[in-house]
Amino acid sequence: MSTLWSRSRQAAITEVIAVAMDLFLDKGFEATTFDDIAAAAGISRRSLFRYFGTKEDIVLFHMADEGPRAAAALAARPDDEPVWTALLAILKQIENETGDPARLLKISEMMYGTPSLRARSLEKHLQWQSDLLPEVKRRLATEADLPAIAIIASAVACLDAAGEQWTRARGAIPLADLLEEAFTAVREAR
Amino acid sequence: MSTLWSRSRQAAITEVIAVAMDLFLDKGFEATTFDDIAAAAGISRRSLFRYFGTKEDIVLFHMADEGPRAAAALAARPDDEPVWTALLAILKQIENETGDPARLLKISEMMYGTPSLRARSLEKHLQWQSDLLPEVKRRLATEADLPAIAIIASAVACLDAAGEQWTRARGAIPLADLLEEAFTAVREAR
DNA sequence: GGCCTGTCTGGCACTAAGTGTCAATCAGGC
DNA sequence: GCCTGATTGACACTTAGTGCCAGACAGGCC
Repeated sequence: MSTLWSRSRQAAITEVIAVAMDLFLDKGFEATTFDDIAAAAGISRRSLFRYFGTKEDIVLFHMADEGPRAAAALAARPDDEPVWTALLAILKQIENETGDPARLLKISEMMYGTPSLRARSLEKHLQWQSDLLPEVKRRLATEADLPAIAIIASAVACLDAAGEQWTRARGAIPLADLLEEAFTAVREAR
Repeated sequence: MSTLWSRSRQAAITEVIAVAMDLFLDKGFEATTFDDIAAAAGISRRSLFRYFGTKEDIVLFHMADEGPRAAAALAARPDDEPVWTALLAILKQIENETGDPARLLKISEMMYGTPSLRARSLEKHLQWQSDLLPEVKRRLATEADLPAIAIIASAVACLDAAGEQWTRARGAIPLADLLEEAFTAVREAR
């Protein structure tokens, strides 16, 4: 638990991600190899594999802690707020990304345009099911897992659909609006 | 369009899938290599790659045409049936798998237990969004894509969640019941 | 029957992902 | 300054996946 070490490791990871992202956006995700990234980052291929097991992990690194963050945000919502409303609220909040919008758009285009990345992103969202499960069950006041999981999975599906539309619209429509539209459509579906 | 050839190719594919599945269920999916499958099927590795680009494709081969089939089934539902109800009906119908239940359960366990397989399965389900989009839009009487996509994505998410619970319960509860429970939970969520 | 043509096959070679091993190195505690 | 534990980079190896090419093979045509 060496704090200095953790900090320099963290710095190294951040640095590698920045370098790799530049390469991905420049040459394309699939066309960029681990060797390219390692060379550009000035570390050995083997060490790069120790930081990130796959290329997808580099792109999705920042998504790793979103599940627990979402769970915390959900627990912080008022107790009497209906689940679906609360989920919409926290997704709007979590996905309120910061940083250069143009770059974010290019990354999104890469994500939705690269099958392996898209798949990994779906997997990460899958993880949210277990992260959010306890709190959603509490709000539903039920013992059964399935209703809670179905609701979480649907909410995440809405997030994914809204994200794709946001990308298609080249960021012209705020994600929060699209999210609201998606949530409303599902809520009113019969 | 040589019919004789199509038939023998189809037979070869069916044969390879059967052989590969036995290996997967015996040794595990990840532990089985293309070389193993090619040897067991009596064809060259190179030819095997021509039939199936990836190991995942072998397992998910039968899922390939489910999207269009679902679209056709949806179009066949009564016009005045609400979308969510119609979607539930066709999913019950489509997923009414035939064959040895014990084997099906083992395959499901492999699917939900192998990340790369799970990811590919999610990708396949993603494809349903475009397959079902026209018919769902027609039923919603809307021009906008997002509401329809959100509803389809949620329905598929319910299918996935129900499938996972079915597997967890070792097939004890009929998938149709779980599907109904999931759809109801989402419909009633506020 | 023999030939032509297009397709399928298998073998070879190659790139790239991903993993195990091991010696060298580096940072911090004593 | 030395010891110890973790990190690193180099090497070797397996596996996925692809390009290329020569040979087999089936059907159509003369």
